[in-house]
Amino acid sequence: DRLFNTLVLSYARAGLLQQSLKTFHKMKEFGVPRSVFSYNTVFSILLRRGRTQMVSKLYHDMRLTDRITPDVYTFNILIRGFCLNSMVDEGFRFFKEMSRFRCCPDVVTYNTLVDGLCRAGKVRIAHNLLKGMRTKSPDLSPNVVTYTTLIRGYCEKQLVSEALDVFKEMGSRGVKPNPITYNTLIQGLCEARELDKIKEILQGVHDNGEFRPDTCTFNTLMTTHCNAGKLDEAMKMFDKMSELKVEPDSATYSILIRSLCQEGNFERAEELFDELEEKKILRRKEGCVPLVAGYNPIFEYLCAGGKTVKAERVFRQLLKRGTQDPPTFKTLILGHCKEDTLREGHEILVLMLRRDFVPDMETYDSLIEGFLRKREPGFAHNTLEKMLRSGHLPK
RNA sequence: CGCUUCAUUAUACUA
Repeated sequence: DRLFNTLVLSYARAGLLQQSLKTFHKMKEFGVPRSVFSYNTVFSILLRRGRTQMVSKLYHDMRLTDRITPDVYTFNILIRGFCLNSMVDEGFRFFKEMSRFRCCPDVVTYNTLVDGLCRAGKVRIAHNLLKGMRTKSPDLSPNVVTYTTLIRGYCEKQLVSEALDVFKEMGSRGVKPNPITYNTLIQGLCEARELDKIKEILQGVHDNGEFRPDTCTFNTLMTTHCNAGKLDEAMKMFDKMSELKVEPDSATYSILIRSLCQEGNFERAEELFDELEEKKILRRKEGCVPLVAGYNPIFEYLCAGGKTVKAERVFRQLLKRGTQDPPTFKTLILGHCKEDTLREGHEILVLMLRRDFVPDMETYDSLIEGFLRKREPGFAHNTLEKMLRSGHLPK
């Protein structure tokens, strides 16, 4: 059971959803009964991809076919999943259903609901829910996550002073803010253009050593500067990071590279891109999960300028850990076509198909035309067949 | 008991 769960999860994390589901369905064939764990795992995977209808179906299978009793985890996963897919009411339905299974909501349950309400823009209701938590039981007292969630809720509604009130309130109730709380607040203040307030707060916590700006803090501030067209300020912050020995991560580089590309400073962008590869930033486990799409501008520049090989090196690093983005595959494939390195392009096509992405007509056309031009009818034919399987009709 | 669940920063899509 455990082996299967790990497998199911790893496939999903690698972006191979079909493989992951296949594994889940094969459990029975191997004589391994599905457990709450396996259902929970698969629910969480599907909901992350927005497959709510499939989850509802499986939930029935779970109860009626396999006769498995859901646990708190199950409900937390379901509530979160439906809330995130803008079905907050459905989330509350599951919340009410918990009692039928003698299942007690925990802090995570409430936090999830608070989050769902905030994302739906119902901050006041969320705030009331938080107040209600205190009266229920000591185990259900709002914790740092609850408060941070609410702070973000207020910030998103541009209600900065309410956010600051919540921040003060948590302090007075003895809940210590953590780095995420500070970063949330800073993000909110950035959006409200209250940069002075940020300085004030950072100064205050710096003096008593409660919070040191981390990678995320810098990324937030650099993004704000970039969006305000102050790339030079952002670059200064980047220098300051190394001064303070705060490690940059993938987000740091994609922010700067992107802005440099937008300004047309491709040389500097490429330098940072090289640094990204040299420092093996993308191989590190710590830091954020790299976002492939964040590098699209530089990929486009490189692939248009005969440097597809360099782009592909980084792209392959990103494939291992990053979240996937179909258009990036296309950029690389077209780059290879342009450089007549068609087999490499074809390899990327295969990678794409393995991830269930559907290449578009233009992608197929360029490859097939390229193969014909280079007198490789075998490959051309092979690619054509893939195209038909993708549901494209040849012109 | 372990594997599954909650809050912060970077992309595009969508609006």
